[in-house]
Amino acid sequence: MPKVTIEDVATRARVSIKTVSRVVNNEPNVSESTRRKVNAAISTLNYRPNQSARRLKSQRSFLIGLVYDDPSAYEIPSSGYVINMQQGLLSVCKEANYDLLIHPCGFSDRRIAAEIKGLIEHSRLDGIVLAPPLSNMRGIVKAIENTGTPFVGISPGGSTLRQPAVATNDREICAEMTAHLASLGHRRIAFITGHPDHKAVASRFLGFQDGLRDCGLKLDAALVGSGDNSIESGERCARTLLDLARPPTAIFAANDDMAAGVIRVAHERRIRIPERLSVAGFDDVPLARQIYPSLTTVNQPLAKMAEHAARRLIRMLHSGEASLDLEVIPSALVLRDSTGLAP
Amino acid sequence: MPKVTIEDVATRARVSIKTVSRVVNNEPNVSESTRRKVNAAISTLNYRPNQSARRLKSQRSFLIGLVYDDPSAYEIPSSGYVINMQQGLLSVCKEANYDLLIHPCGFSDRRIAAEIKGLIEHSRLDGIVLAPPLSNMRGIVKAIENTGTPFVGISPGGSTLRQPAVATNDREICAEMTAHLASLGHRRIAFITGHPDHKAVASRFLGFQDGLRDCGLKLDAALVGSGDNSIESGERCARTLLDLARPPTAIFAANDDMAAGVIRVAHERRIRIPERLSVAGFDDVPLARQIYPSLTTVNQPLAKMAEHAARRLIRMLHSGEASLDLEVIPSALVLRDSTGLAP
DNA sequence: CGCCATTGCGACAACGTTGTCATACGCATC
DNA sequence: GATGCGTATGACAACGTTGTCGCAATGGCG
Repeated sequence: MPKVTIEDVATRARVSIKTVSRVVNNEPNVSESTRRKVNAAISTLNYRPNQSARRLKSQRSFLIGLVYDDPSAYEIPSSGYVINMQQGLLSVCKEANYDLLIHPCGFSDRRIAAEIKGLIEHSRLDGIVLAPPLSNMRGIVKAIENTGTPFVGISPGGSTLRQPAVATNDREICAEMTAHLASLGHRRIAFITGHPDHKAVASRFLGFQDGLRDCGLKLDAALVGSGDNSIESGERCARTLLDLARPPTAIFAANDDMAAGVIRVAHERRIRIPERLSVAGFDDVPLARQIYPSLTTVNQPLAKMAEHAARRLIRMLHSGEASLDLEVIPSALVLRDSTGLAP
Repeated sequence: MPKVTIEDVATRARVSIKTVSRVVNNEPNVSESTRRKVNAAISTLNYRPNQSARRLKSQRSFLIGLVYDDPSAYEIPSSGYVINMQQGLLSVCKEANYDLLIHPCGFSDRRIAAEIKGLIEHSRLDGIVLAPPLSNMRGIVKAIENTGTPFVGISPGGSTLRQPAVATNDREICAEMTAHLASLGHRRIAFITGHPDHKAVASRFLGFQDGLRDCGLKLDAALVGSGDNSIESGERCARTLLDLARPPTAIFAANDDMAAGVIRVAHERRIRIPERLSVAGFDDVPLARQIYPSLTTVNQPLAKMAEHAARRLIRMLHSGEASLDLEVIPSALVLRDSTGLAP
């Protein structure tokens, strides 16, 4: 296949290369008739602009980076997270003619900051989408800001850092889930908190407290377990909670993995779910549908958030200016079989 | 930040830009002393070659594409699959200075072929890594071959198509798993086959048959369920199998999701695992560790396979020629709690 | 009718590299 | 001491675009 250049198109359409360029880039001041001629030539020759050339000349890379923490560093379940975001980003990138570069990275602030700087310098990214939990780490955000590269954070729990970001109503939806449990008659509702570094997960606990308050229930410190997002921590907390003299009738875990841990312990102890114990999680990872009983949880619209983030980033790239506000895409309660009427 | 070019480095090192280029690209015929001078200049100026420029001039994109089927088309559990491959690829790309472009796509042969052609033309990929099951679809492979773009397939079950590929010992390991079940005393071992289009999954069934033969057991057609890789199909097959007058004492499913389905049914029917029924899966998806009881399964070294695929692709890109042989990376049996002595 | 603004288009330089070729030098060979 | 060859280096073109500028044609307005 001989590579066809802008020159070939120009010759065939009997115009200058500049005019072809104008048509390709949808620039104004081209008459409708020439535009048609050029487009005809383009499609018969199957012309594709050489990205490298346009990148070189226009000093833009048409590259967007997705930076996220290394999923293997955490727990593999979070992989679904990344895939969903990727899908959302890709769909937007495709239509806007950007390419997506993915960049998983370690977890220590300092190292990541250096890594990102290297990435930007090397690949000359036009913009960055920053995945959670990185989007809530001051050092990372600062590092990117220092490079002057436009970026948008995806930060479900909202962000304390001033940055353009897309969030979801984590806190509110947790209040809703709590209210839902209360509406099933539960009065002793336990909560298992997540990893303290994970800001997004922290806001879930706040939502739980909001929910209790809304329903006129009081927070019982004995009914709060502190987990770290892992299944094991879910199991540990579940054991402690179920060993209480007055155990909870419902347990709401800050993520699905910990909820899965609770369910495992229940299985071990032959505690029927949801008849004897209701369990709710958060994230709607694939696991949630797969375990028995299927898990009531919260579904975050990650792909959609990513889409919005990408669209917004691209808008920033074109307009040149950033809006710092927080866009919120609502999450949804997913009611499955692990929750039911209080015993 | 003022962008520093090869010119700046040349000026500072008091050499020509061509010499800098030579140093950067590790070309021969540069004296050790100049090389040091240039390298010094490079690091004090923090020079990064402009990728677009070198791509333009050298007519290479330094881009590798990862093409895989859209995970949402199948089932989300497969997302772990993709992430693992990505990690393997990225680690190699990084050290070889290539960038990775990911490209999920639909599932119909014809559409994908067109999509891939577009991708190659648009992004001018230097090479492609083709993920399963695409690596076993003749139309896709042919389409890529037609473009003349070098590619390496990742195809766990081996490949009937002549193509450079990295595989794993799917079949052998399934024989091993079967032998393991037999060694626990199981004589009535059932198998649940996977989606018929999924070549990799088909070879698992062959391995099962090998295993039976090796242990002197006969294949009982009544003990073969035909699933389609989904949890639901696993449940369906499990019901049929467990309804038999002489139900199996062990069920080996061609993937973890279906095995999870079996476990769900067992839970429903209060059939204790592994005391009354042993269950084995394949894939070692995150779920396998999370469900109760944790699932005995097979772990495919996907990241490692991807690494090898990438390394091989890059070697092909440099040498210009392709080796058609199939590289095999062994899988491992993962024994967990869902299998035990036959009742 | 003359003037200026607008529209449509092309010539040409420039982006930052790498490839090609020429050149200068040192050194062994005859 | 001329010849040839290998090594180290540089001058310059070229890659395929887009940006800048200039120029011609058109049209509205005084």
